[in-house]
Amino acid sequence: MKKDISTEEKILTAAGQIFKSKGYAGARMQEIADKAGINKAMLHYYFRSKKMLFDKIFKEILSSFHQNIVKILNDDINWEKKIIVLTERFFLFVSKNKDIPIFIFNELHKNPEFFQKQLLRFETIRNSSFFKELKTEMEKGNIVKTDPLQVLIHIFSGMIFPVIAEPIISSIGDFNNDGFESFMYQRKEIIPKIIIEYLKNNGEK
Amino acid sequence: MKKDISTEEKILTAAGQIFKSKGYAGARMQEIADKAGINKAMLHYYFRSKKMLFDKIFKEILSSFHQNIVKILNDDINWEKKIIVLTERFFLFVSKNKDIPIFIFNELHKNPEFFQKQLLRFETIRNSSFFKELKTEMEKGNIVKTDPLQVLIHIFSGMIFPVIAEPIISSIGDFNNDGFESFMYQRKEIIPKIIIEYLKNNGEK
DNA sequence: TCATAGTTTAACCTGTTAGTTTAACCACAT
DNA sequence: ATGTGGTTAAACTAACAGGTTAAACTATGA
Repeated sequence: MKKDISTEEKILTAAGQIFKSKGYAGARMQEIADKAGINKAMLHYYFRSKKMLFDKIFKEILSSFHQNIVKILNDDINWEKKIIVLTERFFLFVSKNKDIPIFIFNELHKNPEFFQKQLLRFETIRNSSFFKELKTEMEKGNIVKTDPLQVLIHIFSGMIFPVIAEPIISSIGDFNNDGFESFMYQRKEIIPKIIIEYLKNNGEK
Repeated sequence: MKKDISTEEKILTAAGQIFKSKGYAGARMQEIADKAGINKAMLHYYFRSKKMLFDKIFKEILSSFHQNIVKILNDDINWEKKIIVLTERFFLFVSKNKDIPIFIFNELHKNPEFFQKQLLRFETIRNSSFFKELKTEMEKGNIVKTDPLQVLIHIFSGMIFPVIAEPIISSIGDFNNDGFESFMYQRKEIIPKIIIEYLKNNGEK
């Protein structure tokens, strides 16, 4: 109890980096220990097993990702502005955390049952003010009737997918680093425009 | 020389399945051997090492993915119809090969230098009739000026991302299997509509 | 000073993994 | 039958993984 948390903290930081870049199966306890600057036995002293250490980290990442989304979805601005802000925020988030999305999706793909154990309260997303406002506008006939989740996934996929697929996109576009960044910057402008135009295109056709 | 290729073929099929579902680090040579119905030593007899076996399979998957795209991009139909067809085809492809995209992106993420070795000719995508026609229409002022690659990535992300993120989307939407499928079916209709509307929305604003 | 709880270390243990070797096997030509 | 080349299964090996142990160290309070 007297010890400052630095050792535990160092382990979590190091383990987070290793797991995110190599995945569960590719990560080595020794490598995590080395990166944390401690002995391998310490990992087991603090977290008992590789699985437990991983679960703790994965749970934290998943939960912060979830909270992040919910917070934005409940911002007190109108739906149109919120689509723009959502895109902007996701752009910032994935730019700073490029390896988190692929890490989450990959581990979830290999271990789908992990999700049931998590009990993340996803109804907070369905019940967010963003979803509610969209539904209200749809009922009023102001915007196209569609599943609000489709709208959210437009934003997710529009901004998260390119980061996951960066090596391929950069190859197709023959980009260097700057090229890809400006591609993403363009995207940040286009995505909300596309979605909003689509939703507003009601009376036509 | 007398032997038919069935053994090699069986190995490749089995290894493909295991690698795709577990990734390189998670795959076990013994498991591949079992699935192929042969002895572990045979894997080494035919492919020398795990790395070589993996490289061969990864190369094949990447290449077939690439060829698949190029073929569709050069279909002899106009751009508008092509967006619809592209979306449809990607929908079918990812539905039948749900674990290929995440596998490719994940392994590429862990081993980015693999790409340089591949020398896939991505200019065939930039030079496809789809890209050319979009550029022509943009110059004529018939559609909004934008990078054709952005349009392609709209389709990719719109259809591929949801498959990668299926567990999360199903949780948010509280879907069972059918629920997710009908979500994707809706999506297949929405995505081309959104893109085409956006491109045609030229004079306004 | 001594006792104690918490922390750290090095050495060790055990199971698993990729990769190797050996010997048996089988069809077939001589 | 016998030898031969290609093919297979099984046992083996060395390295490495995760995990354990026991002893040493450190700070603190009695």
